[in-house]
Amino acid sequence: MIRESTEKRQEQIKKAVLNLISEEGLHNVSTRKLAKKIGLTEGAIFRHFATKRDIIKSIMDDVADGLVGSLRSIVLSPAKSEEKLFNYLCNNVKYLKENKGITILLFSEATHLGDKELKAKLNEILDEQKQFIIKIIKDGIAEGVWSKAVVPEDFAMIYMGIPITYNIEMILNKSDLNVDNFCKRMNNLILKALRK
Amino acid sequence: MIRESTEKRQEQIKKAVLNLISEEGLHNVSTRKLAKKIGLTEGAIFRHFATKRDIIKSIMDDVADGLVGSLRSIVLSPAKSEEKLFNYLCNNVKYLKENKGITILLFSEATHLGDKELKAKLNEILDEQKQFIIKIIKDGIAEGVWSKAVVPEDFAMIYMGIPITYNIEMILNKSDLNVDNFCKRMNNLILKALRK
DNA sequence: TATTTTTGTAAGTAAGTGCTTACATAAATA
DNA sequence: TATTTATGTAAGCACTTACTTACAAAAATA
Repeated sequence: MIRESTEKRQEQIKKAVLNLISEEGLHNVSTRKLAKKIGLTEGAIFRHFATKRDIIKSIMDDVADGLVGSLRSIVLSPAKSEEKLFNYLCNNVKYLKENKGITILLFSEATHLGDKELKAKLNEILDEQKQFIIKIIKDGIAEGVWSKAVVPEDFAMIYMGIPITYNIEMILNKSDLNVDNFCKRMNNLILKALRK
Repeated sequence: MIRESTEKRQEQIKKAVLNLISEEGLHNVSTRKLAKKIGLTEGAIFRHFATKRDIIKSIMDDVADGLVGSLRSIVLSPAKSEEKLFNYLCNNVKYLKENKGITILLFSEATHLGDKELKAKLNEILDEQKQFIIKIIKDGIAEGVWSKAVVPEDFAMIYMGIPITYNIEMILNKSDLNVDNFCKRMNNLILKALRK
């Protein structure tokens, strides 16, 4: 009977959620299977999280801190606009690759429309990302790098779809797409839409 | 006690699945709630479909016939490449708008990785769509309308993300995006990436 | 009209769900 | 060392799940 701190167990539990999703699908994420995967009893799970929903919420908070945080630092970096746009995409895609289960989890929970708090949290995460992209584009246009005819909001929408598309390809594991190669190709194409 | 044909009941059941998803979320789609929604008992549901999985599969078949079929006819139409591309996008987006629950259902079921048949079916649907787009682009390049520098496969990937992005915006009902307006804006932007 | 077929109900099943309770014991603290 | 606190277990709670069974009755067919 090995005992660990609540902090450590919480990390284990959240990791197990994402692993279970990407390995066996969302419908296999039950507190029972979660406990088994870690090597604990169900009671122990509820020692470290009050409810299952709290586990999901905590994972969402991690995304907001981890992914959104690193994207923010890219936006605020002193790099050129073109470079920022590329780094942003790569960073986003890499995060989704390293945290396979996250997309499914986020959108599935969002469709539990009853839970307005989780839905608001997801909205916040997506909206912040969109605003980052809009800022990069606006800066680029102001610097004279990109065409004034581009509507930053529209571009942001298309851009946001790229990591999601990548994720879908991954889920259906058609091919284990190389991240760097994927980013380069997508970036190369999308840059053309910004040309003067 | 009103009696209806199996055909009619099957349609009702499938419609109820999509309605339940878009109104109350995927986790509310149980055979019990399905029956209640239609005004039947659970036993009656299983009179018309052998298993719940069969309901999902039948919906997927409908998508393959309905959406993919109409997209095919656009690709094979005698219109100009630019026009085809626009019609394709609009058609796709409209279908998702009119069948709100479908995206969630498809991808959620795809994550039930155990079910290889359903996963294969989804793969087939997505792959066929992608091939359609690739064909439109290749034709356009061959006709000399678009740049030879464009990689059709890469363009198809970005393009496929647009309807999905639209759907996500809808699910999170940020705003009830006008379809025609949305299509025009997205098409306008994406066309720039194809310019010579 | 008599019989068969189709569509329905009511009441169950076993298995799974999130979560709780009563109790044990390792580790930290006094 | 004695006591408290944190982390664990085993068993069971009420409820939901997909699905079944035994039976009724409407509709189609003979």
